[in-house]
Amino acid sequence: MMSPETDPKIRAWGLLLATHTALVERIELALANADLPALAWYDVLWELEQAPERKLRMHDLAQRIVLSRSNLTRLADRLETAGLLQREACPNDRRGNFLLITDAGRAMRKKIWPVYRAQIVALFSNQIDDKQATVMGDGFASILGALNADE
Amino acid sequence: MMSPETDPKIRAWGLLLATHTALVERIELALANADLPALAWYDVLWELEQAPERKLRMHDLAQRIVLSRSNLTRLADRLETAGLLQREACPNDRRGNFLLITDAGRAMRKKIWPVYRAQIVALFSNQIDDKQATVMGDGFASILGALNADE
DNA sequence: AAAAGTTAATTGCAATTGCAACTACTATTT
DNA sequence: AAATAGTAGTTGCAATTGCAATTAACTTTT
Repeated sequence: MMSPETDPKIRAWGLLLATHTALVERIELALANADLPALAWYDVLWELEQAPERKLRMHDLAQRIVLSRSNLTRLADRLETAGLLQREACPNDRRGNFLLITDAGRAMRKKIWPVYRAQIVALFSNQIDDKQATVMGDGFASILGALNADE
Repeated sequence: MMSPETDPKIRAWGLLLATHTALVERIELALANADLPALAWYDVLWELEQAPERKLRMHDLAQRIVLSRSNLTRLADRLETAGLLQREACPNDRRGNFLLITDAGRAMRKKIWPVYRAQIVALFSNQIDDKQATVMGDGFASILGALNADE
């Protein structure tokens, strides 16, 4: 499934890839079937909703959701067109823009979540126990920590 | 990072997404820097190399690597143009095509692997221990098993 | 064995993505 | 304070992707 080796870590990586692809495909399908926007939109809405003041600098958001800047420009365009967020000029730095989630944006996030959550539960949560989940979560957290540490 | 909840499983899912995106971005970068083709090409080459006779029906391959069929048609076009695989008519089913990895394809896979592997080790393997890896791997395997079971 | 239904692969087209400029501004150096 | 370097965001363009429709061949039903 991956390589000419049987290292448990290599195995885990290969299965991580396969799991990710398969679950994301299913989740996107469920969202589309419910006439809801894609996962990427949810991520943006969620980050903005979490942020202090419900707004974030674009480049800041781009980093959090690991998206290229150009990509975020256009993703933001779409969300803005849909009325789910607004651009707002940044007073300190005239190059910059904040993205600010609108009420419609918050409502949309709330509407997406149960559908998304149901998929996570059915496909992911129900197949593992809390202990496994914790081990996984901790492992991912170390990996992400190391990644952000070295640069 | 994900939702208004603190269930360890929901947390794990969110971290899985973040980890996946970040690592794939890094790996693709490393491959591009080494003038090597992308991960998707590796997957195709690997599956073909593993397969009995070193060939696979397209729709069979599409399922394994979770890729839409139309997508695979064009991915195969590119690999074929690059001389890494060949299409071969299927004797039983005249609709079908086998994809057959060429010697150049095998050589390319061998060339990609050390670069890919180095990234997996640095970014993933080095951050977790064998026990964690095994728990993760088993968890992913159950999830994938459940997915394939229900349909 | 003809008709209706499936499946394999491809294609056209629209949407998304990524990369490399480009513009506008801020920060640093001299 | 001028010159240089760096950063934020956008845009053009080419490559990739996904969806729906198409073609060709196989399978099941009647």
